[in-house]
Amino acid sequence: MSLKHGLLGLLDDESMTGYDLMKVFNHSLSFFWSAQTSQIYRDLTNLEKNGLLTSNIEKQSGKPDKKLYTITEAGRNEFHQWLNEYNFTKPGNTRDGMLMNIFFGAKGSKKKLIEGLNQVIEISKREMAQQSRINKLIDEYAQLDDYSAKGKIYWEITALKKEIFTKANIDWATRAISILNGEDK
Amino acid sequence: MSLKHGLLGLLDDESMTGYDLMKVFNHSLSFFWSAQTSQIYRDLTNLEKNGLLTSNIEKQSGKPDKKLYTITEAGRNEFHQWLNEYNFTKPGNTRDGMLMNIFFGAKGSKKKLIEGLNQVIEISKREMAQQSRINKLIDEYAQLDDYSAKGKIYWEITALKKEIFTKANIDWATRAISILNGEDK
DNA sequence: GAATTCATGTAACTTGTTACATGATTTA
DNA sequence: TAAATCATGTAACAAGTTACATGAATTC
Repeated sequence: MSLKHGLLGLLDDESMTGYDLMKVFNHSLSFFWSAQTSQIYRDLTNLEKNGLLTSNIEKQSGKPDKKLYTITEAGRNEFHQWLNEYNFTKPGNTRDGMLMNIFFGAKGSKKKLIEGLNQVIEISKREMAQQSRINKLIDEYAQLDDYSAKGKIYWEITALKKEIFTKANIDWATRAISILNGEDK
Repeated sequence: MSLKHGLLGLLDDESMTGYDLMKVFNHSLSFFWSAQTSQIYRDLTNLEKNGLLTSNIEKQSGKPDKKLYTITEAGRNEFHQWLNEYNFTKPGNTRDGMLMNIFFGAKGSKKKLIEGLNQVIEISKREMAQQSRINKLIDEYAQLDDYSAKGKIYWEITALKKEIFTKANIDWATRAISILNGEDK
């Protein structure tokens, strides 16, 4: 499972609190992985229980105490095993609620469906507009240190997938609308 | 949630057993929704408990008894509400284990990653080759009756998404490999 | 004065996965 | 004679969602 390995991977670079990790997930990684705080805190607790992390509490004045998590040797081993033995061939998440809905389209309203697809296009175009900002961020981040410089191409590849798939989504929704309007071919 | 609504939608046309429904999911709908038998049987039990389905048992000689599920009026209402009020704007499943892995690529083996991406390309190309067969099936199915004829364009749209996204996957993996090989621009 | 940020979670629930169990019939 | 198909599930677990709770500090 990937959330736990994501947490380990981030903690491999520096110790962080659950709150820090939540911010990384919800700001930087959100386009390929989302996670609620409740899940992150629970998984951190379990990872510590299993000896993959340790924690120690830092007192702060005025603010709540911080619980800093640090990866253990066992945690690094687990992470690297996942990293190197990841199976690219097994089919991923095949669950698309929108397609489930469209599959039954003949039982519903064509007008509403076209509206929905137009919303999809709008949202996707807004996402496309963000893309150059993301690439700029990656460039900036890559100048921080040596590891980040190495990471750059990998982050570019993840960002590229988002870009290509967002574009594909626009193409699909556009063609879907013209099929529904009987304009296709 | 979509599995339950998928079950209701299928049962809207004809009464079926859990086994029948499982086959539909694992043969026809598997490219946008997968489901284990254990989950299907559990959900059917819950749907019946909530009055959205009823069941009656048909004795068979030699074979195990059949438990035929039939949709109720409440079930049809629930289904149609989901069908018409589906929210196209809320972001779907943003969980891509492969991207999680690649995000940490600098910590791993570039050679293995390229191998993995080549496997992705291979699998996707095999899927592309299946596409014309799927479209033929849709054509055939559309000639069965009036409802199926109406359904045709909706099924085409779902199949089209698979086609476009599989192609996008090949594009992405190909470009990712050339980025990793330092051949990109 | 209101909203956001910082920082921690707990509880209850739903959804999805893995492994197991039964047993006859048909097909290769 | 071995494997696949028909047909039913149960049990235990892992992962994800929703709602709630606390309380000071900072920013608008």
